[in-house]
Amino acid sequence: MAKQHQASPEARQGATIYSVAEHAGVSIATVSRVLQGVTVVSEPTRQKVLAAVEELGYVALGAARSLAVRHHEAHGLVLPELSGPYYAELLMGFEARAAELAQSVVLVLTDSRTDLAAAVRQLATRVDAIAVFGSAPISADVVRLLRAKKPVVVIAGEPQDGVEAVSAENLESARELAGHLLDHGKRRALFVGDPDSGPDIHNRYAGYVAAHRDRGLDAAEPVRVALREAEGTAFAQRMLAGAYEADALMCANDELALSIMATLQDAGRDVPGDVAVVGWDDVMTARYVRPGLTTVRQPVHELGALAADRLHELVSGEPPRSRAQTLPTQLVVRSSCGCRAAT
Amino acid sequence: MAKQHQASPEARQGATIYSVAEHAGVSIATVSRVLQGVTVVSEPTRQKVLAAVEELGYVALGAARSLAVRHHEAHGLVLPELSGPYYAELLMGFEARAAELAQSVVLVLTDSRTDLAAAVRQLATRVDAIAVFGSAPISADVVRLLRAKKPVVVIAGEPQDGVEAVSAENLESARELAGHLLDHGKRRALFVGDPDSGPDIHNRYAGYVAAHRDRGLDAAEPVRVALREAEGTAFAQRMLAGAYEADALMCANDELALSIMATLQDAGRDVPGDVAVVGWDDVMTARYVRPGLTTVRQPVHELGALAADRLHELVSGEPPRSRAQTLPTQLVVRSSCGCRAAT
DNA sequence: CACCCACATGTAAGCGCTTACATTACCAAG
DNA sequence: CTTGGTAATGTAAGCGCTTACATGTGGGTG
Repeated sequence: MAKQHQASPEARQGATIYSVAEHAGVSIATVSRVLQGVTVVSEPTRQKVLAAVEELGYVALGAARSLAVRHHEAHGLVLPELSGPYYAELLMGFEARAAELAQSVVLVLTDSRTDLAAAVRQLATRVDAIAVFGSAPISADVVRLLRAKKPVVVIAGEPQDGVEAVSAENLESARELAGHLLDHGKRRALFVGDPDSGPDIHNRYAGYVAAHRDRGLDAAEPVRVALREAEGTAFAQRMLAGAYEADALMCANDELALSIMATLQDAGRDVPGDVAVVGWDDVMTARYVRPGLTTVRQPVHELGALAADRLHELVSGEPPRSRAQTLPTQLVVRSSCGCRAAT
Repeated sequence: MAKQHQASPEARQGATIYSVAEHAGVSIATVSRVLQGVTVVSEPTRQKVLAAVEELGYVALGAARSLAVRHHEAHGLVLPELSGPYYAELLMGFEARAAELAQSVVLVLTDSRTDLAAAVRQLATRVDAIAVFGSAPISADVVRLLRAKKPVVVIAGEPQDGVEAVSAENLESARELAGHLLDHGKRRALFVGDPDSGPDIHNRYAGYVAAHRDRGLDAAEPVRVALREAEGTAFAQRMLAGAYEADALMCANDELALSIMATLQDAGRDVPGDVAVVGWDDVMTARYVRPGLTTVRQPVHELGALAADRLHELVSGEPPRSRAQTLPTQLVVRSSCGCRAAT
């Protein structure tokens, strides 16, 4: 076999463990041992090998190692997209933790794909485990992956049979936030956002309903709009045109809240006087607008880290947990709710 | 060799091309051909194979393919971090284009690493080529990678010998923006941000200087602060304390501009009356604050896509371009500069 | 001084794919 | 009925690593 490896070490991508071994006058096993640093190698030999590596500019071929050790040493992460701070922060948390665990991260963004199923299948091919954001439209494929025995964890999604879930708390914080609005005397509070766009939004609406029930009030039906800036603007315009009557808007996320608030203000409405507006996520903009946006901060970074963690443990053979892990969130009161807070 | 592959197909991760072949009653070559879809296979055989794949839940082992075809079919991307829309957008552009080119993307965030050099070396092990953001502190290693013959492109950095560069235009737009400020009659304009934090910032300052020279004015020394929110706040406070006198602030990016503007306004200063503030990047917040922030929009998404593109072509054997490719930027005039624009 | 044991290193068998080349089956032409 | 060509499939040689096992080398012991 060795014959093939005696090709010129100068060739593009040419240095292999064979050329390094030859150059250092040792066997490939020794080179591998030096590079992995797991078995002891005598210091002189070590130095010879390191010198040869340096000299030849040797870069190991990860695929060969993966094949031999039967691990990719990589985690996959499937996210819808990265606009807005939420997913970006999640990714940062995931990447940081994965780095600590010596795992590479392979990223797939679903919004840029035409054939999502193929993309996920392809991803499964090169990672040991996959974290999928809950609202990504791929449940069927996740199941297929499962069958094919790759550990999967769902972030902010519903735990399924054999699929772990990690998420941030939604229901109680939403109940608290909605209660806060009601305690400001608001009686025509509307929930803006589609509860069906994911289990997290679903729970936020559930919290909104619960807060009403707590006070013996009736909760209105949600205004089902997508969680995007443009949709917020459109909704606000419909509201200005008289389509909705409300003295408070509990928006499913900050993006929605901010665009609605801006549109309302531009039309001369007083926020929070005429109508209070609150959001969810605590994006950077939330503290720059006037009035400051009351919202809920999620431990997004930690959520990403947790996902990476769980993936790693599943890969290490730990059994999946049947219950979802939930991280606590935090109500951030500024003044768009009607409070006279500092900001 | 085949002996080893006859292990139970039920085993975790167990299905291999061997078990599929056996199950379908064909050779592994045929399975491979069906899966790659490159050579013709008779329809009945094809169906048998596909059925076996489905039945066994076969997921190919990417590493084995990579080893055989001698390509990782993956691009690496090295970014500082992802807070703020800039890097996130860049990443989205990169990922989208990479997806079109059927390349996976492996992400490395430098801010989360303690040993960057190791991280990059490790990355080189599993991708065909690497795009590095210019300000990432790794020039020495990039060079080493080069020696090891992995194509590298630098994003928003200086082109080096054998390393391609792609970036957005900075100098001319900065000259235009600074000129705009001066044409508003501002005569004590300060550049806030450290020109040494990267070639792009360097060029923005150069444009600022050029605009002054164009009008026969003297440009002030830059106020060297890092491009982060906290630094902006700190600077604004020093300014309020009288450490600086200025009627216009040209900030190196929006994050800086926004935090400065907010701090100044909270202290009762009129923007742009007392002092005009402009930024760079056109982040989402820029259009929500009042006055709307005048800034410069970069084609960040396209920049990411371009990097992915170039990487792919370099991998395909195209020779590196010696000149950097530069994408045009666009001045976005709102009202923080002194204009009475709509927003 | 023979013997046993660490210790350092080498040998070689895979890991699961792709693909060049060989083989087979079948049919048309001579 | 041979011959040659083509289409479909099989055979087997790698791809570059890791690692179990084998081998060699020097001391301590008894």
